[in-house]
Amino acid sequence: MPKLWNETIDAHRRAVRDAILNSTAELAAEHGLRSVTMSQIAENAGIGRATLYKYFPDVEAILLAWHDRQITEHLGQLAEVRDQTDGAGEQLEAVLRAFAHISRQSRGHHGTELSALLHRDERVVRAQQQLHGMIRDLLAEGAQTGAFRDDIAPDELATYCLHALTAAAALPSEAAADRLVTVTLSGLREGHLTPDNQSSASRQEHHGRRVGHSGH
Amino acid sequence: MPKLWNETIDAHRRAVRDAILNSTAELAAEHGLRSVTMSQIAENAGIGRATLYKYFPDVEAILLAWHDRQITEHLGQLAEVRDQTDGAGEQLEAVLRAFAHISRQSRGHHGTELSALLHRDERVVRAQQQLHGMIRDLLAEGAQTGAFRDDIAPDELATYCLHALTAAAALPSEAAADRLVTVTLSGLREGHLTPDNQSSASRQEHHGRRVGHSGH
DNA sequence: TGACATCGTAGACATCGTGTCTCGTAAACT
DNA sequence: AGTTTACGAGACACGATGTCTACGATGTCA
Repeated sequence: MPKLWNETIDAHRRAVRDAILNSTAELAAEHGLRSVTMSQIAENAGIGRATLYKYFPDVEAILLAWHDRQITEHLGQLAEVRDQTDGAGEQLEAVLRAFAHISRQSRGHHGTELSALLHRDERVVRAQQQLHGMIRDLLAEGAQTGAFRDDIAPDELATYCLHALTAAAALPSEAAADRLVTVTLSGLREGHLTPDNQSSASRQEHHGRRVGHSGH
Repeated sequence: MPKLWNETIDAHRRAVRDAILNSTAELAAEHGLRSVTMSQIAENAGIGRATLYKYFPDVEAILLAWHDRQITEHLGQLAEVRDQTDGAGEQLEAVLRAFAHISRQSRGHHGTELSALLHRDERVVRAQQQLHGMIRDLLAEGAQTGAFRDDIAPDELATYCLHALTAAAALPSEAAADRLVTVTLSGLREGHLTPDNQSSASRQEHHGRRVGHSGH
């Protein structure tokens, strides 16, 4: 396993870096954040301990780098989803739905909150603001066309959206996550039940009242 | 400072225990979770290191105990708020509003998410379920009287509520937190704009459209 | 009041993770 | 082929850990 020399030398470094990040995430998920150690990471990644120090100065930095990778990845996915849709309202719904599903898949590490507490880093804040900005802009645009409420600043509504949808991580099924998006979108339309808003929320699969799991 | 001997011996132990928890929370908030050490805690709490080991086996346990204390405290406050109100709809709104304000005050440690990642402990899950259960029951009761939507299980709606309101921690003002509660409640009433629902959400202070801060 | 249990403290101890360094080896670049 | 770059192993001092002992101070009970 220690032999993962690939093509160019630069590609190799990236491969090792990724292996480090993956190993760290694995260990953190397995034994908790506080117990992750440089020695463990090195061993798990199949590299020497001294080598590890040539990539990262400490565990903190590795966790930050891992978080950065997650955020960048997700931001790219969400931007792609947005650009493949037309109309602010539709775009927002598509993005929020994608975000909910990402939150669900990322059960456990809670991308944001994690490093925010781990060590409030400026980069983390800025990364989160990118996502926040994307949602905010869509909300502002949608408010002008009447798709969303305009009695509350898009800024605050974006915060509401992102937090509400992290609930997806605690939900048991994809269908439940979809319903969560519906509920969240409801909060964005108070007093704006326009005739054509059946396009999104109401086009849900029809369930005979009271769906979803009741126990944990 | 090392002399905090009070009344009975049992009261003393509780005082020391609290001092330990407070010191730990302080250190964690200051230098991040991973850097908190038993030595630091002992010094900060004004007790000997060996003494600390007679209260808690490791940092992990202290953080868990601290989390337990927070949850219990907040649960009590919320139950009190609930019992001082009448009617499921009003009760829910009161509890959610209180929860939003607690979340705001607890900026930083994110009661739940914290230990959930720190080390997923069964006690943490159960504590959170108590709060979840309180909200769920109020939602179920309110759904019967028509105050809330009944097309989605109260269980899922409760998850939505709790996550959405943690957004309060990121909001800049109490007024913004109030608006957040309004938006969140909107999500619970989709398709249920009964004639008398002006009692809660609509009795907000009247702001001339577009309120709240736009920058962070 | 005196005997005793309990608590806190300081110090010692082996163990482990850390961060840094050197040296020898092997692969990639030019 | 010669140079650059990366890796691994071992060594090192240092700090944190978890445990233990001995000793002083305090609360409890006869």
